[in-house]
Amino acid sequence: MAKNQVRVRFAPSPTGEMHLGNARTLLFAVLFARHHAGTFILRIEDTDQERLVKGSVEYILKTLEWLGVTPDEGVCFDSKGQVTETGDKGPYIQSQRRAIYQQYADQLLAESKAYRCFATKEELELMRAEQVKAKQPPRYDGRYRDLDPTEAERRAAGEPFVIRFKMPLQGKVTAHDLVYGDITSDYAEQDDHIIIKSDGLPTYHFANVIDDHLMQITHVIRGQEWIASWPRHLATYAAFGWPMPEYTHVPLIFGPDKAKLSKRHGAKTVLAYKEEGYLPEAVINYLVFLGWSPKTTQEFFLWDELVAAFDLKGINKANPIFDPVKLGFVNGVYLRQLPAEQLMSKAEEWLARADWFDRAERDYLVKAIASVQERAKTLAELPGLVEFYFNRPEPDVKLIPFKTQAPTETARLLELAVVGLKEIKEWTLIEIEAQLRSRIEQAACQNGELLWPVRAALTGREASPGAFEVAEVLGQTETILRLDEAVKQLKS
RNA sequence: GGCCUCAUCGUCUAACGGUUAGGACGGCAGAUUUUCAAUCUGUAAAUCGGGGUUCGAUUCCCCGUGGGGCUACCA
Repeated sequence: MAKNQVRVRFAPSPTGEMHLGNARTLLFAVLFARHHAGTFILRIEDTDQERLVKGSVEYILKTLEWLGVTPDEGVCFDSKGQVTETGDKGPYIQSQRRAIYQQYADQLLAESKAYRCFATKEELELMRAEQVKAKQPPRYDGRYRDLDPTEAERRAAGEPFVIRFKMPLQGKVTAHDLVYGDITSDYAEQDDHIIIKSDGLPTYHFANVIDDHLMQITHVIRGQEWIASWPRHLATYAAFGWPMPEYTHVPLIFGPDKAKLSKRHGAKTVLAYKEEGYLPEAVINYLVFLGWSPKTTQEFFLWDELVAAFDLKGINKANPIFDPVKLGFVNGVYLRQLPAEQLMSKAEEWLARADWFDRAERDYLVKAIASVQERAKTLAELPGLVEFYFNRPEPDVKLIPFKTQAPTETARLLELAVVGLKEIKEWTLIEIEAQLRSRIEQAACQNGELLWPVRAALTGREASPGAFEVAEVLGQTETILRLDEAVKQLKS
């Protein structure tokens, strides 16, 4: 492996959700790695045992899979779809790295760069309550910072404790962010945060730094919510004397109410969009433009084009708002581009749930889908759009007459249409249209007077593809049969 | 409250300090048309406010305002 190889990780917590915001961060990380022919690593940050949701790792992996992202290293699926790991810097699941964190915490303890704290949660809550009451910012007051280490060690044998990082008491740090530029913070603003919890597991602030270092991460791409705790991470690198990776904080995606996108904005997990019939290419194409711009007017990108075009410099600072309407538009564009055959196989999952699916003949289904293709915004809408091709509609005498047309007049025109359609030798779109148009001429009526009833009788719908097109797909026999039945109903 | 941070049409965004502030979604109007779409054309719509710097600020600086993030033994 080349020395300056780019190594980027995506490090979600297995809390059961993988929403669009996560996916966008993931995309930026993967795109960056691919652009630089680097390594993309998936690490699982499960240090919070309480928030752990069973099956989350599989869920995360399934989301990645749907998006077409395969980790080069770290947690992944094996050929049988079981969760496994690849790479020589593992384990890649933090709960399995306990001993590693402990070792580094011990080092800091020995160097007096960290210390044990015996304050209970209740004690700390009380402390904060008093601070707030006194109009002070709530923060750990360092009450165990100067406890004698031997005394601390003695108490540690019989008492629960946490390990806290000794933040510098004064001084400022300035660090460079590839998106936000230089950010300066004051160490005095930071309290001594916990690095090892009383359950022996590390907090994010500690585990993240240790792992990024050990896994030789070169570029950290993460959500903007981490900027505030960045000084802690910087101080940790400094305490160990480790080189720092490049940092890129990316803006957060907001919901319509301008708050961080979350569950309460609706079904926002990535896989929920899969269920609703969105194509991963469309979701990616939409998502990547949330907070990033290629600086050109190109709007639709193939994955490889995205990889080629992606540049961290194109990332914006402001937080974008998620717009489901535009996502729908993008998905529609992708759907329309697909050959009908492919559209059908992609929609199979939804189609198969329809009551008529088992008796649907393949070629017929393809033609039916082709006729409604440009009307669909999601795959899930497809079965509903083609349903009338398979289930013969009950003639609706309210719907079939054109505007205020009298039913008897409608019946007369439909009969005329049937006469014409029966004469057709070769059932093609051109023949059908020619035949019906000549009947319109014969009846000396407006197009709509004849064509609306035909279409309505054939489809039973307010909205559908055009009369000629529907007739063509239905075939001569079925078309005439449906028209005859409509006539019968109109006359009764 | 404290710290950090952000700010161009309703939304996503573009604009070496010099543009009639551009594009896309959505809106509206029109064309097409048997309906709904799709498509095409046109149109309304923005530099948060106030000070500077400058011959000239969307762009640089300061203040204000507004939004957001963090302020946990969560990430």
